[in-house]
Amino acid sequence: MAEISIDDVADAAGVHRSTVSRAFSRPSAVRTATREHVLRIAAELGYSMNPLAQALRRGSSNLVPLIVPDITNPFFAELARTTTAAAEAHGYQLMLCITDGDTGQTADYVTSMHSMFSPFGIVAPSTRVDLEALRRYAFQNRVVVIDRVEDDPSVPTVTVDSAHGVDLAVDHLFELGHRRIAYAPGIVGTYTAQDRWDAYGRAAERHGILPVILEAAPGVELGPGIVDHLLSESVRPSAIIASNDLIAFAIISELGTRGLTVPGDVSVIGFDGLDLGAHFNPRLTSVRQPIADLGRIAIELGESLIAGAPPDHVVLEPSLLIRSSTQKFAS
Amino acid sequence: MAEISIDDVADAAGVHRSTVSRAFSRPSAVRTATREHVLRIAAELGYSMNPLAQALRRGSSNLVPLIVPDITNPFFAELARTTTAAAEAHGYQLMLCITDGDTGQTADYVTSMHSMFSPFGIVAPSTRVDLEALRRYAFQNRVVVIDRVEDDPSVPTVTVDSAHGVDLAVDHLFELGHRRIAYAPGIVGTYTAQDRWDAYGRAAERHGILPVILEAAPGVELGPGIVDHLLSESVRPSAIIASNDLIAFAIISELGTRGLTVPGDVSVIGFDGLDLGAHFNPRLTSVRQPIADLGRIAIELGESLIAGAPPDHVVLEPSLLIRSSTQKFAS
DNA sequence: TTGAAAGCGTTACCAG
DNA sequence: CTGGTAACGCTTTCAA
Repeated sequence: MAEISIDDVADAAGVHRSTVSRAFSRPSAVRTATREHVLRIAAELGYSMNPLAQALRRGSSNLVPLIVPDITNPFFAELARTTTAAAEAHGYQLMLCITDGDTGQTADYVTSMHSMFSPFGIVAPSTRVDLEALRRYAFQNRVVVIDRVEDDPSVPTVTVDSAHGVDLAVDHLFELGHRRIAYAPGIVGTYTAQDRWDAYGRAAERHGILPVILEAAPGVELGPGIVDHLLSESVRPSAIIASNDLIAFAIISELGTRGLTVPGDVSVIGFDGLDLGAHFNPRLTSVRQPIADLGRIAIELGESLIAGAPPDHVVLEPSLLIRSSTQKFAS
Repeated sequence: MAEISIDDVADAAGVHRSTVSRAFSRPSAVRTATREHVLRIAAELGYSMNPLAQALRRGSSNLVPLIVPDITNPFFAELARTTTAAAEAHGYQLMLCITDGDTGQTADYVTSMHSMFSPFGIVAPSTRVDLEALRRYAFQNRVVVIDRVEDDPSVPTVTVDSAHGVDLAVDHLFELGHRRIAYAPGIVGTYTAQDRWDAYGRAAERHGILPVILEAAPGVELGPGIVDHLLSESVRPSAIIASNDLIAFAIISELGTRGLTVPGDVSVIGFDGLDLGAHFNPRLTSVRQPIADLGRIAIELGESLIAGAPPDHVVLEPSLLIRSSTQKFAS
């Protein structure tokens, strides 16, 4: 049951430690015959290198942390899935870290990066994340930020053009004849949320329609709160843009309990384009984020970061996923 | 930018490495004055122990892998969240590993446990997981299995009494007057799925009703497939028990596109009791699994495993979450 | 191409 | 209670 170490393999193969090490880590530096012999013995013994010892000695590992606030949100779950796949394809082992929206935790994870000898880390935005702290603690600034507008050009980012996404949504509803189009920001605090909000304002202005912001009263659940607000409007909006799919679900569900149907009475459009939305009732129209690209590019940005390239800022385009929760405005 | 090591602290504090080490790891073994001095210096230098080096030397770490097939399934997402919390409360750092249902990956993660010097690991069932392999590779069998009936009594398990859950569902529907109650197994292959299926058969027999199994034709999507099957029944069932919430969502959505309403035309009950179901339309009635308990107990089982206690097999009871997707049968 | 030796950051044992 | 020393499993000079 004792673990086999590099020395066991060396002994069994009749070579020195260093040769075994090279056979694995720099195969070209060892004679073919020796290498094959060593590798065969190693396989027989069921040996594989210990990544921790390796990391310790080399001063670098292949452990890449992905720090997300809430894995329970399908957006982040999907992000985790695709990023894991991308990481593996590049030879990294992704470590998923869940902060539950706690800025302190985020900072902890970032600081622990260097003790894990991580080559770089990926942070997806927490609502309240304090980027100043993040940067201060960041290991050599080797952090890639996902889906978060960044002021500091020194940290590489991949984001989705939220403003364009909102435009897509507003245009879609406008073309359907809606003129009273409300926006439900949900939980605010992230930069993207602010972005979307701003973009909504501009889009409303551009179309010459009155902006209506649907916020839940403090302390009340999002779904009911937003719908309360909606019903309190003197002229009830005929369409709502939710700042993400989960909020759209909550709104539609609450609308249902108040006897309002979607899209009959109100059109609702989400933001994220989750697969789940296709199984919602009605099937949710949504602004789709290219989540897989987000993950893949984050990994690529990390790689160029360690290669010493200047930090990039990639902006991805969202697209409109028209399903069944929006329809023509019928007065 | 050079990393501070234990020696830097030792030098700065005018003591030896070993004293610093003890100040952190076995505080009682060092004089109070010395300890406080060392700790203060360490804090000033922003020093903290390197967990990798620690693990290497000690031969054990606090890294606990949680191996799940699909983080995109809210059940596993929720499990990950609660298990992370439980792990942290016990001083462990959870490493979330996503296998995408790949048995090979599962085995890889389990084997890599010992190179991470993990005290134990937690595996949530993959559909096709080959437990024989798992056990062979398992590091000293220090693996806890979640929500999976296990034949081998040597591996500790926490499971939910699926059979009882199904009984709850069938009883509920029966009491509502339904006599033709179908079961949609969804993707089969897990032990729990089999368990639920069997329990459905027994419950049907107990109530003297005819079992109807709604399977999707091979190659067709689950929702449409199941509904196709439903509609092909000569006497259409008035209620469906889905083997999990996601499948229930898909069924309800598909029912809607075929012009059938839930619960008006068909009552549907899910299995998992996800929060998401509360925001579905209609709000999903479901058999609730105590997910947080699952995670917490998995950690506890791991701890008793390393304490050398005999492997336990904890069975948790599900409960019925009555929401709005089921109603009285009206012929 | 291979071997020898030193060292990554820590801990455990043994002296004092 | 504290210091010294060896060791965890590996990599990387440097010689041979």
